[in-house]
Amino acid sequence: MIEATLDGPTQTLSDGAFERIQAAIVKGEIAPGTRISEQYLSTTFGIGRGPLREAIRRLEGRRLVVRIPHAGVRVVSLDYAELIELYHVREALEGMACRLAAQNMTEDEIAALRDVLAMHEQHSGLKANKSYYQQEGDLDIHYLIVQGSKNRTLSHMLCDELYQLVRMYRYRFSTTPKRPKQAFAEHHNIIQAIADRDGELAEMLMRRHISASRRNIERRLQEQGDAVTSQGGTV
Amino acid sequence: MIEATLDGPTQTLSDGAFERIQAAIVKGEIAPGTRISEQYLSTTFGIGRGPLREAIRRLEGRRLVVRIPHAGVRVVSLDYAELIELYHVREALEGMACRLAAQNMTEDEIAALRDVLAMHEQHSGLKANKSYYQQEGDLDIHYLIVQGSKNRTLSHMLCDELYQLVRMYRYRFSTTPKRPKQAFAEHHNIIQAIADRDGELAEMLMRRHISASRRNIERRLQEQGDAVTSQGGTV
DNA sequence: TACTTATGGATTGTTGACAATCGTTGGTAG
DNA sequence: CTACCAACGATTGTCAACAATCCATAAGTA
Repeated sequence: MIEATLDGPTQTLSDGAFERIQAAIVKGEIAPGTRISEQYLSTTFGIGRGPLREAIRRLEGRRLVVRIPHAGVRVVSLDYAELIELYHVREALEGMACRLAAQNMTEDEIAALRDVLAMHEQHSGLKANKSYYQQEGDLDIHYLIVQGSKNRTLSHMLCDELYQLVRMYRYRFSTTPKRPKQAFAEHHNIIQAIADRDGELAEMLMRRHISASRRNIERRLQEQGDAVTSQGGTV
Repeated sequence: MIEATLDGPTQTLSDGAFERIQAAIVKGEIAPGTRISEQYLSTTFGIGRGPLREAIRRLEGRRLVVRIPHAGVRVVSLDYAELIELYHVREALEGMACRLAAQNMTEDEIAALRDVLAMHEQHSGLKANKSYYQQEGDLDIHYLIVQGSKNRTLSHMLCDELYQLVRMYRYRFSTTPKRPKQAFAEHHNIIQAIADRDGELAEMLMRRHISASRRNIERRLQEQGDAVTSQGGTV
């Protein structure tokens, strides 16, 4: 299930394991709620338990795994409420990021932002509903904006911590009918506000954008039951 | 410098060391920028390097230490810009916390909030300018509000991650003349807005409160030079 | 004198073995 | 048949020794 390749010039075994496991969790290769034994990971990666445990402690810090002393660690499993919580935090953080981006992005960076949006428009035109809003590509714009805020603390909290959790549960709420087109329009307006250096407006638009996204998920989850989590086995 | 007592029924040595070192850093017992050797901590605490390294990896995740592979870890040392960054993030996060608190706090919790404020008023009356705004006590109100948001993700990011860094650098900008009285009034209005269940207003007031606090620091740092950091020795 | 290059020391990275703890299974008494 | 208790197995927590890496010092050469 997990490839055993700690590829390339990975600084230290612990760092390599950290990245590898994180990727596996975020991609869903290890289902939420599954218990992961040190033995298993140790033999899978072919490294000792020492570096492995260090990696796990870092994952614990990022809330990707939950640890119970003397009883092992499980991949985190968010319930409905916690998933919604994530979007409230995103709203606050990305709103601020947008405000700062309008203030701090260079013209070149804004141009790059427009390019990505145009690319998404084409891509979205081809595949209609699907794949634009949910796939890696979607977050690209958000990534660029956060990066443009020039606030490293903000970038870390968003890109390194929050987005991982968001991605974990992203694939489950694929496309609601016309949300992609909507989202595209919203992205367009946000970028325009940034280009106009109107931080206040940019923040407001971004907050509405994410708020809409949240309500969208709330609606869908209300319909199709509650089962967000899949408490599960051991690996 | 660091007491060697890992007190009480601490679940695991690693957890104990984590808390102990974190406290030492936040309190300033270990100056920012100092390099900390595993050997030193290991003998100081009387624990092996294994659990110690796990603790360090967690501290790394919280950005309290910075690690360079094969070269050791240093206590983080924020420069001027990064310190300001912290306050921008606080503004966004605590603003949202306030909005949610107005929505989710119970009447009892709001009453408790008022009690703390009243207590601060007395205390502030006695010692005039000093000690109210900078000491532990100040953050109490913020803590309670964040807690009242009932958003665990938010609480974690604020209380467990951000506040530690804020506290590290808090003592340096002791009291500016009449800021405490100002801060007290702001706290009062914020709590009133929460009691009125006016989330929008509560958020705005909190954002202005933190924004004012930030500008206050900016002003003082502009005056008294730039030296926020004290790149330093080894322990 | 200035620059490069070995070499020694110290520190971090990693491993495998040992100890402590927990969950479970099997047995026994009520 | 159920409930409680004890011993076993498995997994996590911890330690001490070994290997790899970096930094500083000092020697050697242009």
